[in-house]
Amino acid sequence: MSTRGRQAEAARNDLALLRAAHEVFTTQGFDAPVSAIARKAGVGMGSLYRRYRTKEELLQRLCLIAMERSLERAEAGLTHADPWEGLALYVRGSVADKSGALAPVAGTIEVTDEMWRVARTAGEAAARLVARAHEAGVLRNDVTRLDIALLIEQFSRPAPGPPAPEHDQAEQRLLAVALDGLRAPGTTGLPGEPPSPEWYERRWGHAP
Amino acid sequence: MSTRGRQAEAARNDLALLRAAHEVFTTQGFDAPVSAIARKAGVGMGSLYRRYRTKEELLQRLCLIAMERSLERAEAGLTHADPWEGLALYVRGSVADKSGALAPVAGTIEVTDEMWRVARTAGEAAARLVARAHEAGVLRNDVTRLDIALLIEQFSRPAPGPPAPEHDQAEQRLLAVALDGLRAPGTTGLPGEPPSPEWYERRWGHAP
DNA sequence: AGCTTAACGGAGCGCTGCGCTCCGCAATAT
DNA sequence: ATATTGCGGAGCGCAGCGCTCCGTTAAGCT
Repeated sequence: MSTRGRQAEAARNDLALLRAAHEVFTTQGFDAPVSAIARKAGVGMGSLYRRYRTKEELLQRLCLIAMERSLERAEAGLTHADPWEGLALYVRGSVADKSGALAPVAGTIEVTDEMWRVARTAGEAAARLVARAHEAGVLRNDVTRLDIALLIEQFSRPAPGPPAPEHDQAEQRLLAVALDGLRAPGTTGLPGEPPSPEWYERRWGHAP
Repeated sequence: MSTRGRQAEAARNDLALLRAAHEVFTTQGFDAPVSAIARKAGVGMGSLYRRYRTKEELLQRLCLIAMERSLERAEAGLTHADPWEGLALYVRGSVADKSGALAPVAGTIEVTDEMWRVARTAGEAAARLVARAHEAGVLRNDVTRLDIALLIEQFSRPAPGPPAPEHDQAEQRLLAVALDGLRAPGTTGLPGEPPSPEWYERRWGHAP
């Protein structure tokens, strides 16, 4: 052991569990068995269920962390001097840590007040990032912040079949294509109406 | 009844079953219950299992039909005078009938010889479509036919949550963005290596 | 009209695989 | 030496699946 004591082990277990849960849920989907998380974390079922009384509680904690990380990414993007690079970094980063993969949990788990708060804050930061790109004229103007959010979600979806490095590589190429498509002047216009905020939020369960 | 006789009903049932199976599998995934298909088709379990001895057999039939349709779409695209419009029509059409949604069946069902044959033919037609666009200079040259195939697959993935028309609309906007990205000169170059044919085919099970 | 027969719908069987509990054991603290 | 804490994992109860089987219905035949 790197550090002595049971408390230290407990702390390490907790981190390993969150890491494992993130990987398992984002690669296998939400109905992945809890035992798979325990196994990947190198931890027994007993230890898992002592920290999280239920699978839902674990998912809620995981969602919250993912949202906080997304918020950090958006703020980091705003820090960047170049509005386009700031946005691109945010999108690529969000896809890299599969931010959107936990969104379809909608209706499956109860959304806590804290989750709503962080989601709201993260959404606003992303909106500022998108607005800045729009004002700088580096992002096609017929695209909204929800289009960006759905793009991230789309590229965060768990891959079918066994995990393969080739898949991630292929996905990054497609993401690069999509990002190039976002830069285009876009005078052609996108089809249909932009996604409505009401629909977007309703997918997560009912408003607070 | 529109036509009399048991044979007529059987034929109608067969069509309804295939339609229902396509919709259920593409929107819910492959482990959707067989009973959901029977219900959507307005048919009892008995009738379903008289035509298809097993769920796998139904899936095989469905895959084959999807591949044949994809082949038709590719040939229709080649017929089109404008190389770009031909390709775009193929991509949009394939996404519309969720051609790629059945690909992740890989490893789940046994791939028949006939399926391999049709898949090969459809792949070749798509390759011609892509090559023509490349030669005409309307498709960025750092993109391969497998990138296109994976793009279609990506946009064919079943949507999370309950089916909503808004989702399809939002997806079409993202697809339009991606298509614009495909037209760009692309001198920037895509990241990583293009997907290898070996990996792509291996996902379907072992070669014939 | 009566009889035969084929196709129908759907209840339910057997089983797999899940979330979660419980308990014997090992490692620490006193 | 004893008490206590946290550990791993076997197994319980159950939900939901693929598939079968059978009573019922209705078309075809004479």
